[in-house]
Amino acid sequence: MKYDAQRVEAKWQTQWEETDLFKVHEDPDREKYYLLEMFPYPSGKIHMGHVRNYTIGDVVARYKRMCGKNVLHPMGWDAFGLPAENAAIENNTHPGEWTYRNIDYMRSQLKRMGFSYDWDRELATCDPDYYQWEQLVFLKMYEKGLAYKKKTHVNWCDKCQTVLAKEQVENGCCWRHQDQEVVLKEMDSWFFKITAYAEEILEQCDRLPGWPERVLTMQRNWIGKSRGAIIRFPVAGSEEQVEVYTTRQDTVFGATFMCFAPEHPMLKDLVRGTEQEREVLEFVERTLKVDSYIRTADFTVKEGVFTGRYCINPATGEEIPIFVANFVLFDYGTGAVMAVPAHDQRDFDFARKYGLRLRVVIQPEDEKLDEDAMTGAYEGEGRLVNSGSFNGQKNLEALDRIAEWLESEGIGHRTVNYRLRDWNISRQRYWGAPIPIIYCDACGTVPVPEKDLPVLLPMDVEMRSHGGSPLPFEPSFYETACPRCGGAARRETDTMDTFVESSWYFDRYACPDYRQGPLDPARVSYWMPVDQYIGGIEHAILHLLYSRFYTRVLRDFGYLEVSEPFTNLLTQGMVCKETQSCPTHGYLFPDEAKDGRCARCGDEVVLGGTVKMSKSKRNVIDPQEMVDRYGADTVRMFCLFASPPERDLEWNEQGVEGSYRFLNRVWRLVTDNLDALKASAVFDGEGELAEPFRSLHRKTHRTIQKVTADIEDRFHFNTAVSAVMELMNDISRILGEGPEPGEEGWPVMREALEAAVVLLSPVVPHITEELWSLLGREGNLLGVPWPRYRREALEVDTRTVVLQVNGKLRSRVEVRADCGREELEKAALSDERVRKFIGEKPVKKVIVVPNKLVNVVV
RNA sequence: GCCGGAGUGGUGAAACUGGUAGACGCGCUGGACUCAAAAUCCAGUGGUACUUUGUACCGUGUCGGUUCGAUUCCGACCUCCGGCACCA
Repeated sequence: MKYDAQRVEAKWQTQWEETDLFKVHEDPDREKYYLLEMFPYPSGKIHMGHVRNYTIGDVVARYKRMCGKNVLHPMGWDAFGLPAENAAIENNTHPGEWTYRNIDYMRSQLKRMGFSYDWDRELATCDPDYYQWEQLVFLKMYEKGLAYKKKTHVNWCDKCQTVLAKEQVENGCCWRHQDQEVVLKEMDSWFFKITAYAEEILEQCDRLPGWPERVLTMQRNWIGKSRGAIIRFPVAGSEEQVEVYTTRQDTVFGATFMCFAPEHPMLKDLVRGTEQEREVLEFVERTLKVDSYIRTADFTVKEGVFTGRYCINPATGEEIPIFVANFVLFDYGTGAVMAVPAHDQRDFDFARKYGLRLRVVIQPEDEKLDEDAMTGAYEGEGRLVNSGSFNGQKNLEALDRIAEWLESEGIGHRTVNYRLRDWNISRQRYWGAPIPIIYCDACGTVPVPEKDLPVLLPMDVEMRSHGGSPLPFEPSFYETACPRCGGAARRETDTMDTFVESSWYFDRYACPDYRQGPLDPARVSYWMPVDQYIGGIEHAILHLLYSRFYTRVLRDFGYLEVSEPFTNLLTQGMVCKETQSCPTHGYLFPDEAKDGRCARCGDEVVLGGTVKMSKSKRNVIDPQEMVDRYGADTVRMFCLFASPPERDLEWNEQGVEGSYRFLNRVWRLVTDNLDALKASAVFDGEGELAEPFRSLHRKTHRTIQKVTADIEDRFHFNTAVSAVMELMNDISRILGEGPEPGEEGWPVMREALEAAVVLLSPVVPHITEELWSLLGREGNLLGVPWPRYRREALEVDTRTVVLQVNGKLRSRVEVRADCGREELEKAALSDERVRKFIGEKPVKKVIVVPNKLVNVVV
């Protein structure tokens, strides 16, 4: 009987579906386990990255289920987003139509992989049943001040008539219109006040032991907490004051000029009517034109312009000039900085460039700084000088004292600052959840009343061929009555960032059919938090941070009991492949290169590096093709076997062949011996066995032990699979060389083969179901309890002990397993080869590690 | 620049708390089966040297250190990958 993957997989997938095998219900009597993989964007078809991610998840889900847990393993679609709009314009269709078509196809692909999802919980974020709850939460956030509107600067493409995300700006131009310069436009945007939770989110980074350290580090850096002080500098000849944020208030006596961000709101008033006005405004305009990415890149030259105005250093009483500079960030701190050129390299460079003075306020212990001779800033520690009553104090100790003094003098105060900024959720896009707000000339900004939710995204719209949202051109959508006064009013036409949808989809999986509110308290409290979350490292910051924020918002509204959504996080590596290119035709798809030559021109193919699979590099393998050729089980197995999950996976066709070969071997070992196996019982562990069956029995239990530990403790499926391969090697060696197993041997054979089938079942669920049933077993493997190893079976009579002389391996001996220290030492010293290496030298010391080694030091 | 992570055969990788480096797979070499090929099976496979049975030496990015013993711990450096980066 030949292994026919297509037949076997179709058979069992049908059986699983017909018996609702993957359906899960809340059951308070059983321990729950919530396993989640990041849901995909329905871009068209699944790619290898999805396959790897979801295979890893499926193994864990199936394993936990066999361990007796009540496992929630859902799947859905991150279905809003810009690609749908672009595809719609390109193919002259509707984003919704395109999206749902993709979902249908990708769902069939996931089913073809044999993943154990409870499809009854499937959700798509573009469904009003989903996004209406987001609108409700928005209203509550608006009420609490957690959602607010403010002016902000955005990247704007005039041709698209829309805002561009950072990654859509290429060399300062629109990604779609290379000739269209992106402009920085001031625009009203809706924000979520994530900064209100910055401290809590940061603090709890220390209490997420199940997260990779590097993800936590990235989140901490992103939040970027710093302690410092706000200091107020009065503007000379004015009642106004300028606030600066500094972490170095110990150097305040050394501040000899001030720099403003170009966006600083005081700037225009400050220069009005001065000689410098024109120059400053020109500088501001020029600087703001450059997109913020370029402006803050390290290759951009620091420059600035004198404003013609001065402010007073409140510590020294001295007048210092005010500049506007391109490197000062408007949205960090206060948008203005005090410059201390003697002790900050950036300020130093700026001062030298514009001929500004320095004042040393920190003297190091071992050298004497001279303001005129300095070639760089001194950023180290030392004692304060030129600092009034603080002279002589160590600068680090003075940090606190100066802060106190600033507070007592009323010129400043201590503060904590975060790099994290509030989350801009406004998108001038069509394919997203509408923001439930109405603008009325009489009443201003009015939230849509709860009873009027959802604000449906209109489906009968004409997409605009040059891009941009059709909503502002759709009177049937935006024309409405003011809920307060009943007068004519206009709806908000911005939609929400799609990261909002992905910030709570995992909660909704617990109760996707709930209609009384966003979340069913009973079901959500049973399932949440997610026990294991699995996805790509590329979401380490934004998605995970937003989810942690939104979870807290839902908690504070009483919808959720948990603060942290994901207890354990596994970030899997990328799927990579080497690139191939031809001198004339550029990058080649794998099937465009035959035998090292370009299929089109016959030129020799140039092999490039092994990098992440991407369409642009054409180094992609379509999972569908692999499944058609080898079956889902082979693809799943290769994804797990080639490397541990957190590392990158290098796709290698010959490796896939290897996995396929192994499955064929397993198939043959069972089917070729089916009659003898079926006729035999399973060895029950009772009674003494003769070799080689005694060893095989031991190997079986060692394999159970190893596979269990590899999956349970560290998700190292590659070594788990290796262990089963070793067991199979032992089995075939015995069958090939040994005597006919006979009455004693077959039960042990059956035990070994059945263990292999069960242990492999989370990895390759179809072939194992078939073999299980061929072996005469009833029911699905998911219902079989995960095997436990028997301690007695692991026991051995003898062990190999390594003998070393001066730490070098010289010999080995077989000793009884319970051999004592003295006996071991004696055995080592009497070993012929050990004695040869000891020679005439006196033995200084003997180190004995029972069951492991003896090291003789001479 | 700062913060993470990683460097092991021809190759993907193992070695879980310092104790036999290279499990398992791929590739390669030789053999069996076959008219032949494919498939399958068996054996070998880190390097160098030799007296080629075997034995010795070297070997986990580099250089040092701790230790009876280091891929594992410590210090310095090099390379690669990821993140952040004029953050005041």
